[in-house]
Amino acid sequence: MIKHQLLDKDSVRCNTCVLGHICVPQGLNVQDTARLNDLVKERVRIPKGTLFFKAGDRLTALYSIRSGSMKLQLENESGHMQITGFAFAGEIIGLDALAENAHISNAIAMEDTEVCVIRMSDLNFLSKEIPALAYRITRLMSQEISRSHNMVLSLGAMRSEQRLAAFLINLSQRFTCLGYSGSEYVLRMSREEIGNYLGLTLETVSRLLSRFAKEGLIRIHQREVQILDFNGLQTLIQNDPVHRVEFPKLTACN
Amino acid sequence: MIKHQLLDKDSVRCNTCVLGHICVPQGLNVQDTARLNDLVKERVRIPKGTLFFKAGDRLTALYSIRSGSMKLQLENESGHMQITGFAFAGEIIGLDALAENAHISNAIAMEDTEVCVIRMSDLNFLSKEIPALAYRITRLMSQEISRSHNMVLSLGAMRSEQRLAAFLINLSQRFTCLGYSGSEYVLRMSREEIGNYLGLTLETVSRLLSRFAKEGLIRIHQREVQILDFNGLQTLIQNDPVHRVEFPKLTACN
DNA sequence: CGTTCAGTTGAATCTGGTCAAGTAAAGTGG
DNA sequence: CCACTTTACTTGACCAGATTCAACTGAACG
Repeated sequence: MIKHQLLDKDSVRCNTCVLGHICVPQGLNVQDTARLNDLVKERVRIPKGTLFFKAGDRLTALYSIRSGSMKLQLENESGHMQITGFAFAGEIIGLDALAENAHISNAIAMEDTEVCVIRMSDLNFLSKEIPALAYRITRLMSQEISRSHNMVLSLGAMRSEQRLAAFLINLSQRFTCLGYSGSEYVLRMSREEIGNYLGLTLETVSRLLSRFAKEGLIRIHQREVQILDFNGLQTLIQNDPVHRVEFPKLTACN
Repeated sequence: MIKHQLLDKDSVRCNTCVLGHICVPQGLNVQDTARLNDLVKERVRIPKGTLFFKAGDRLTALYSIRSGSMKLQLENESGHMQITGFAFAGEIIGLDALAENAHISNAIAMEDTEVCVIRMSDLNFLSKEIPALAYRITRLMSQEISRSHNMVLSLGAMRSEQRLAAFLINLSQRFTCLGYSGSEYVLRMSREEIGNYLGLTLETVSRLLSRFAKEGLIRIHQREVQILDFNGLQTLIQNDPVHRVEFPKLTACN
């Protein structure tokens, strides 16, 4: 069951949250961040596997992931799901719902996850008070467009091994930003989910991971990944026998 | 050469523009639309083939296409281009630049094109005056996210014939929204551009178009397309021998 | 009128998907 | 705690869809 938790004044709020540097407060000055206390009044615990919101649900809040991870997927009438993204701590989900005031994708917890609830009413109110906050939301949306465009680039222009290598590197970078090891991490998603996300089958993903391991690029045991040759993976991505392209350049934590 | 044209008071402005129902004014009430006079002070003519803005250029304005068409493409270090979208009359380009205040993609005119210049300074000023305008921009961004997610869905989950069929139908819908025929139109882009956009080679595109014609789904002569069997194309897309999916459902003009 | 560019079509090739069998890990119930 | 089931993953053999390479056709253009 999903547990709601109202925050009392002793709870960690945005202005003292360790995730501030990647979450909503990022880029805001100290004074503005201090005024974010009322942005999050509630947190929610979502057990692994739970459908947290689904396409069509009315938009009432944006959610920032405090711990855990979620997958976002589009569904179509015939029931096929396409995963459009994975979200980890500090990342905001729900931005694609602003157009229609209703969610477009499903959000499902890949592990026990806790999210901060940013009610639209509070967000709209505070945005008027703090122009930098409104700007921050705009930037987050624009980033999401850019992220999605890069995904199109990846799916349209990269071969399977490049997509997977890029995926591993991308995860590495995100974990690094979160303060975790970028060279050794645990995949939160199954082979099938990776494949779905990258437009491949689970068999292909499995085969490629095995191959990468055999070539000494990574070590893999179950979902534990160890990046042994970061440059090798980069090279693989840039290696372009047939007009194919490398993955989006390294980006700073944001 | 790119020609700038300052608008005098006799020029067509947003409040009287025939594209209002799909462009920025969409969804705004009559009073608000009337106040949009200062949104566009300038129009620019872009000859066919011109690189209008490129990745890295500072964001100074958003552009609404008044006539003609543009392609948007991402570039990477090794010079490969991936087309991420085509824009036609009434559509806004440049939204992905809001995150970094710099453009991420290149915009190139596919034919002689005229765009309305929406300077960021004017936009920001008017957004404060007209809350519905700020909301409209948010919606446009969110729509772009959603559009891009659908593209990911298409690239990740559809086979070549489905992608192309979906592409033709999508164009049909957009031209219909613009008041042109949806069953007979001229492709503004080459086979190579279509292929690049859909993650296929130009040969595959050509072969599929020939096949569609042979099957009586379309008629094609050069870049002139005539949709003969709309439902047939739809069926093709939905036909799902292997977990594949159909294209994003029909959408209203927005 | 020849050159160039866009598009078509065919044949060979290959990447990645499909189907199938097998293994390992993780639950589940006694 | 152990057998049993289920789920996740691996690996192999085969096949199909899409790419590549190449030759050719037809429009467009100076």
